[in-house]
Amino acid sequence: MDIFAEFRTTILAALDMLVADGTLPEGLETRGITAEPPRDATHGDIASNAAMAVAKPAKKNPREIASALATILAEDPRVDKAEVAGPGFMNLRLSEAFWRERLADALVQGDDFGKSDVGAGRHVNVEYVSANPTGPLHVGHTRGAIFGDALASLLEFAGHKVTREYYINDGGSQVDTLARSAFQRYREALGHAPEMAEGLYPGDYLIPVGQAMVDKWGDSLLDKPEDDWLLDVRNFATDAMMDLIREDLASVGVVMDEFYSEKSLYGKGVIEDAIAALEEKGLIYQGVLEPPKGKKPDDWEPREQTLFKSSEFGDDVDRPIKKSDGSWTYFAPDIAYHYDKLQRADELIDVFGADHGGYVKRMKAACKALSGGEERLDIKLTQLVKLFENGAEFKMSKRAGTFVTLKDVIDMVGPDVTRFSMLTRKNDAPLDFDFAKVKEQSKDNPVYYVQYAHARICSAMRKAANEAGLSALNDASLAKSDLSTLKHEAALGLVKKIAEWPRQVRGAAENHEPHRIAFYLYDLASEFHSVYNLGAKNPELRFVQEGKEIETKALLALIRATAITISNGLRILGVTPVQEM
RNA sequence: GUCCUCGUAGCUCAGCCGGAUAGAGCACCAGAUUCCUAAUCUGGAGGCCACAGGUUCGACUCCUGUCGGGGACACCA
Repeated sequence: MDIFAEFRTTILAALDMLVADGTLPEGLETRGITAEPPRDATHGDIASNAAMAVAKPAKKNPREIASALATILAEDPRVDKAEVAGPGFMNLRLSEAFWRERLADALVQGDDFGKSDVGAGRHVNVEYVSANPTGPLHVGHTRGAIFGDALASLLEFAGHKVTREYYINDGGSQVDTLARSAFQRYREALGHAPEMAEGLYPGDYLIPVGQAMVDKWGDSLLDKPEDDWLLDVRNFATDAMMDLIREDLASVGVVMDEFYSEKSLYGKGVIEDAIAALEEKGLIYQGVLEPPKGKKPDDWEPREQTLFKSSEFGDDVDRPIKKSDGSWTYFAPDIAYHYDKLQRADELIDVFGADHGGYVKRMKAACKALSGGEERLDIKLTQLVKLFENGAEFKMSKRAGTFVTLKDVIDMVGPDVTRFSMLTRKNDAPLDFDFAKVKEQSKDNPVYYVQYAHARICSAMRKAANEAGLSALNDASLAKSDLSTLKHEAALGLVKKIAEWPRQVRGAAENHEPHRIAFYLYDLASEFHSVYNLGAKNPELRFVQEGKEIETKALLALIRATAITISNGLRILGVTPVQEM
């Protein structure tokens, strides 16, 4: 349960009472009213702006309203003290007994602690990675993969039904290029020198594909014209690349529910249907686009083509869906794909790299048009990953051989560190990834800080079971044990931090911001480490106290609830909650 | 030229749908280990939240403009 949401409801009920007795007028706007942890803990446990928010329409002094509210709230058994502060805040201080019950809640709920129903079972389709099937994934894709995956897990935890989806761009000319590149590796496998013409993919990863082609076709393709083999080789190589990509994804713990092929849209009228849906709304027309502002391409000439009125939905200009020769542009199958997704899910999220930023408006426009003006698509851009080695930036280049793949990164630093590092940053902020830092000074990496907290708890639990010989240390019985010895300010502070977890999940899920989970876990770990170290000076805070079973069990309940929260959070981020370090 | 995005401590970044005295880590200074893992903890110092207006009880947060960094800009995907 999210105590802040709960108290917000309580406060709204108190406002209703004030309306009923005539203190406040009816029909007040309550949307802006909050109940949240105050920035400064000395202000109390929950702060509300309710009085200030209604003061103006009610034409009353905010402090007076706050005072009336406080009088009502002070009667609540969960509340120790309700007071007015500043311009009209109402601060609530909750009883220790109330906090101890929250601890018991966390223990009882276990893996479910923090789950919420904000998703209300709505089906969300999260599309991410969707890299062209022409080679292994690189670092840039890694960020998108990790972000999308954590976002999907987060939404799941918040009560959504989630589909993790990958759109395979296997319908365009880049897969022809792939086929031609693979064919050169095929020739090479048969003892001929490969002719890597300009524009082909020179990477080594196609060498085994060439060999596999020999296994499949022998030398039968060697002297045939391209038209005879292109289709087969294209399919073969695309499949091989998708296998490679699936392996790459699995190495960072990403498993997709759905791989959706662009090619499957062609020739079945799917694209035509989607375009027809837009045409019905009068959003398709023949026209000629203005030349682009600024630097004009040398070969620019006016061309009549089929256009979509995306500018009616917030795009800068209308966008072509057919080339002047009548074939589809890339945008057309993409519209069809999203049209299909809209029918399969309630909400869509696309995770794009920053280099696709220019595509956002038109895609949103198309979805808005197709869903009757509703905003059902959110697009998250992941900014570029800047690579550093020993403090110096280096650019990736296929030619120069400084192309860093996802596999390189995972082999060097491991999935946990990679995932946590990339998630302790907002998706739309650029990310500096310094190998030296992440790998050698790994003790400075926040992921270890959080994992260490979890490991310390596991260690204390082992000690309690082995040395102190305590029995019945499972969470269910700890939840029922006497927690009234939990009084120390630092211990209660940790309880309060744990009780914030459900609210954090909700906030992160509603805003599609998994990084908040990472930051929260860091804070939680910090509070835990602090309590741990206080045990040096304050023996009553040592988790395992010889001969004091009641005190020990109360503290074990506290740290187990901490471990549960850390573990639930790390599970969302896809990071292992280690038992020891 | 247009659009998107970012600008917060020396550095890397948080700051929740507008709330009270703007927070962490690193680096710097001073401390803690007969004690459950020191990959830890305690304290200090460090700020015109790029700049200028606007909206209001209140702005790091929302709006407009300026400056600065990054990205994208016809029938490529």
